[in-house]
Amino acid sequence: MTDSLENWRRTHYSNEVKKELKGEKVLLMGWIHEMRDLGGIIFVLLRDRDGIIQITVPSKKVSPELFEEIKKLKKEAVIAVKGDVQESPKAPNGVEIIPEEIKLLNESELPLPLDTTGNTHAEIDTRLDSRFLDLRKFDVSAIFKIKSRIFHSIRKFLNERGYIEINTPKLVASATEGGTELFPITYFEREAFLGQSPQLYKQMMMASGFDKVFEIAPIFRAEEHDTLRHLNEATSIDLETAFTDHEDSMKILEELIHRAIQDVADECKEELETLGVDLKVPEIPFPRVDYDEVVEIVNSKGVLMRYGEDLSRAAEKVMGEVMDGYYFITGWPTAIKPFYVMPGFENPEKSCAFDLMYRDLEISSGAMRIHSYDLLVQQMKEKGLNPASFERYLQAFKYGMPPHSGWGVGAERLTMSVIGAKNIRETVLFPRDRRRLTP
RNA sequence: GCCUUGGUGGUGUAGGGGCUAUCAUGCAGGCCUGUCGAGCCUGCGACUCGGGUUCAAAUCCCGGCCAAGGCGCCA
Repeated sequence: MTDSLENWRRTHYSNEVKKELKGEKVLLMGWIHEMRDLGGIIFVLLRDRDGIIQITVPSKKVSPELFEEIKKLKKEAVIAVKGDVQESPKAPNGVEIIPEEIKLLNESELPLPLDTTGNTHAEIDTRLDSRFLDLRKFDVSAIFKIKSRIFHSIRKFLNERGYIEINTPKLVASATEGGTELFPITYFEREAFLGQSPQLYKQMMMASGFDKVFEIAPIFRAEEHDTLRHLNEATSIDLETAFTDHEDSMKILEELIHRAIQDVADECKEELETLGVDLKVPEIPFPRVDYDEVVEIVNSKGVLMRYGEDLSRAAEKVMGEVMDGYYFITGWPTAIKPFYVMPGFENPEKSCAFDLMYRDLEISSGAMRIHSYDLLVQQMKEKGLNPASFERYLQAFKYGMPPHSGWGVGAERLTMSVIGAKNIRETVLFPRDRRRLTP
């Protein structure tokens, strides 16, 4: 038998109940984290989003009916409690609630699929199967509070800089961009695909005169990768700016990362402490390493890397050991970058593309883009793509496309770099990977 | 997709041809008025699936499924 909510509403979160409130009545709502029944006195640990507070139930201070009602409560049941705040040096955090009235709002089945107190270790697979329970643990929810703060900080920063937040379609017709595999879907009587990147759309927006745009949205990649740093559905923070080159784009990127981490350091102290993370705000500008230097460094450490190759995993690891923190790799060969990347003005073999790395992890890649219609078509042909299938995109380059540059940041990888996560799945509520499609 | 390792109560594990299958946590019941990883007593609960070898398979072999880690792939 459960009670109805009626006119009961929460007055405080558990972490708002401080000594200064002693003697006051409060109404708290949450889950039963633990029950410690000592016979004549019961301690109920009530957990809500922001913390845990002790409800102390001495048999001599509450009615026998209430005492019996509380005695019967079980782990993870949802309750509401009205009571008095009492200061007590014996209570955790020095405060506890002496209950006056209680509502059992819902029960929980037992045993639980995983231990919400975190005393018994559970593997990631088990945790993700029951993710909502996993998220009841503070060391898990802290990650998402931090991720939320990162997004908030980025939106605030870009608004201050005059950027317009846009939304581009995730249902797309073309599979002809080349490169990554796309997820095919049925679009009425036609075939369509899930978008791998807003790249072409945000470039088209440069021809709209919006000048500065960004988008935070999912991207889908149908690669069969099965690693700790890949997802098949990820969140991309994409930005594009007209009348700028790649140097401008690197500058705003490092400023944005700096600001986001500063904000996390300032606003998420508790979460960082819960995670045991000693967050250092990186200094800007970030170091720039030319691709040519990368090849030298990697080879000097005994890992073979030929000029003109992308970084192998082993090469990334070498760079991760040599470079601490965030750094850019610049001067990429035009040959291994996408068709829309601007070749260098002095040496067209070297492009205006850059990657932002955090140790051995690629966080972002960006570039100055080609704004000349003829050059773009030429680059497409050189990469083996058919310009005809890009008609709607190419059209935007015919009627006054300004020079522009931009980048895309993997939000989950950025979060990993901030909290020091080893598995990207830790940074997504419900990850989609090679095997997992539920929950 | 490839390589390696693994799959034992709800969770996390020990064991590794014949065991009553180990331990912790959990769950159920009981005792206990200051717990905070509460404590104590009693009980409950498991060998991934299919085939093979063998007198005998949770254990060895083959295959499937699932997972962990690594790599490849990732304009």
